[in-house]
Amino acid sequence: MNSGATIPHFMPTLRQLIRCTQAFERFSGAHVKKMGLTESQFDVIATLGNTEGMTCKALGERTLITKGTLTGVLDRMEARGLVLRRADADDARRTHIALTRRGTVLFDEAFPAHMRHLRRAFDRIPAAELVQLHNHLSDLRLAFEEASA
Amino acid sequence: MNSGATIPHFMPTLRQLIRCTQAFERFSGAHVKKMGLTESQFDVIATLGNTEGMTCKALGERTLITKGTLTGVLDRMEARGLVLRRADADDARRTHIALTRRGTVLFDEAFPAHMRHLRRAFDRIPAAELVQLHNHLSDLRLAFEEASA
DNA sequence: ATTCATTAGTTCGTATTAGAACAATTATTG
DNA sequence: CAATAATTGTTCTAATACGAACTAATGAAT
Repeated sequence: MNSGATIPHFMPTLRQLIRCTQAFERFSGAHVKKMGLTESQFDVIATLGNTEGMTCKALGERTLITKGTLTGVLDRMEARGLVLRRADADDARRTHIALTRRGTVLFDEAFPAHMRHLRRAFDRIPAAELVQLHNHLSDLRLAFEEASA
Repeated sequence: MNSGATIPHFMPTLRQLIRCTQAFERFSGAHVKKMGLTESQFDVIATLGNTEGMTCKALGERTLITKGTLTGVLDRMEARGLVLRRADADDARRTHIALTRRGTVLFDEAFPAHMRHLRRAFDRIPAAELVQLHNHLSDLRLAFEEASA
């Protein structure tokens, strides 16, 4: 007898969180793919754009890509001539990552285009609702992080 | 001159969505890993639990795992004796997936334990906020889906 | 009944993804 | 200064993840 496995009250919300994120990734990913990029690669370009470049560590923190994954992403982007790895003069442990000229051209074109694409979805949501959503997501994220400790 | 790449108003919210989902996956994933499962494998077990089993298609829709990925996930679970593939008598295209006895034992133990783990995070969020969050996530998901069409 | 379109799963190629172990380098501390 | 600790990035393993091509089988339409 175990058909009484109760579904907690938070499960519908959790399910929506996952579904919403997946819907975003499909919506966003389909568009960046048209520009010959993956979601991660676009994130890297978007983060490096209008920048002198940064270390792998900083890039990973901003894009939320863990360092082990980032190495591979950068490998493929470097092979395509989109980014450049440069040794840091001050600290030989660090690697400086920056967009190449070609990467910059792609950024100037792809970033605004992608923002326009995303706006088509977000324009359907009232600004006040976006603010509330932001705050509640922030609360929930904090709840996960605090519950981890 | 392109330093005027404006950041749209929705970006902070989008960022929180991604961060929140990642925080959940870390929090949840760390726990299911202790039970020897991946997040996907747990989803499969949780979906098949208290069930006569279902087709790959139904399982994929409920777990949000695409069919190409599901094949591999089920391969590994079948190899571990957690699920069973059975040909459908009515329709030879279909494969019926069900928990084995061993899978059921794992479900009866892992599912409640994991719900308790998740509750530690969700208990920090007022019920009313969870409802609002649910609705707003649903709205946003719909916005992505409608903007895709 | 035969052709045609659909559906269900598997297979394949490419790209993440997390985490652990590792090497190289820098920082800290006694 | 020498020993130890911490940091940075790469490498490795196992598991997703998605889409496209493929196979097998069912359904529909004439």
